[in-house]
Amino acid sequence: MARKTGSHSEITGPRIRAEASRLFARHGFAAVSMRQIAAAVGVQAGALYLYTPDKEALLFDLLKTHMDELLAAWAEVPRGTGALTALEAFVRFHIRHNLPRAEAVFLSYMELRNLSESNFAVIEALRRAYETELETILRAGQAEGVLALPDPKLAAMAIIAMLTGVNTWYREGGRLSRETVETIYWDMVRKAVGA
Amino acid sequence: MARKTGSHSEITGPRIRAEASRLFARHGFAAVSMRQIAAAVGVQAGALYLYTPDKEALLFDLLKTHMDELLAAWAEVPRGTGALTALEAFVRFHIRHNLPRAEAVFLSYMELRNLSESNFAVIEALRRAYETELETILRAGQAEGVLALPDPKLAAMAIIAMLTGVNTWYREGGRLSRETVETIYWDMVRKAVGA
DNA sequence: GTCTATAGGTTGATAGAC
DNA sequence: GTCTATCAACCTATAGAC
Repeated sequence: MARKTGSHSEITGPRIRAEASRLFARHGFAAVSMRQIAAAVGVQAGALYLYTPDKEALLFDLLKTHMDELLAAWAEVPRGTGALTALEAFVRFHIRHNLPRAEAVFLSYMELRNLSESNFAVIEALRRAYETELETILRAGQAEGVLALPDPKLAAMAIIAMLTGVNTWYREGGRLSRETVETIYWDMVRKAVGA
Repeated sequence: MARKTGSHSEITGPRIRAEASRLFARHGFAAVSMRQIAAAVGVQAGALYLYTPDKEALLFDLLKTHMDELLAAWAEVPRGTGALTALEAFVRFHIRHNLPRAEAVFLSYMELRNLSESNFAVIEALRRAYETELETILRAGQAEGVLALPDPKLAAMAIIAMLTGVNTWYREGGRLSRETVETIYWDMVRKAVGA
């Protein structure tokens, strides 16, 4: 297919999102200017506005895409028949999925406050849907009698916080492989919920 | 003691820190201007520079004070004789201490990236010292044979992440009292480390 | 699709009056 | 100890040329 000189819409769009994600995660949304993002991409600031109506929409797009991908990826994970296999699947999935997405995970926690009220509500609902996935597994485990926990909602929050925490210290090529980390965390979660 | 009219150094200093903490936590360090802080305190922007050499020093002061208070408060907690009572003391202390300090806890996580390299190193060292406190308890528990865990370092990171996560969802006057939350989390931690 | 130029406003920090 | 006034630099977003 012929392409006009200087026309790169299929490349520039994704590159803007990638550089914005990197810069927002490193310096914070408010600390990063549109000029900086443009410079990292290799265009002038004005060109960014062909791809996003404004700066906040760019952030929202990053967070929304991250949450959509998270929920879609989880929906495709095979989770066996019982609550226990489902719980193990969730624990391993959460670590495996989020570890290579440290920037987006960090943004989804830290930069929610820079969204408009309605955009915030969208992300918040998706986050809650994900938490409910785990809570449902825990309640099923209680009903099956294979789990013993004082409070499924708190257990869900505790487990997700614990698993997401891996992102803060894990370094590729460090002491432990991602596989080993998964197994160690699964061991702690399994015991914590009385399995 | 006589005091000149318009002289409020003993009041203005703390108020600047309080308002800065509140605004930084709500909107992010970079998103808050010195003028906004000054307006919240009820002075003009120029007056802030009597109390801090620059904006970053104000942030550093907040984080340093928070970490110093955390370590000092933990040093005074009675922790019984064995590793198990020490672990329970740590779990309850962490929740009890951090819950009324949500702003400072959030800042200490999120705004580290806005510190200079040397100021960052100071906070990082204090954070690591706190983590080591827990790790030491876990290793002692292993040695005593009262705990069974695959990796004390990972367990320490997992426990702290889990406990700090309480701050993200706990609301005063909600479904559960702080006391109940402490007990539920202690139950999960105790099981997770094989006690 | 990208550039240059620009409008209109805010920023951190300082100087000097009181 | 605080205020007012100010500087130079930077910001987001848009208009119009190519």
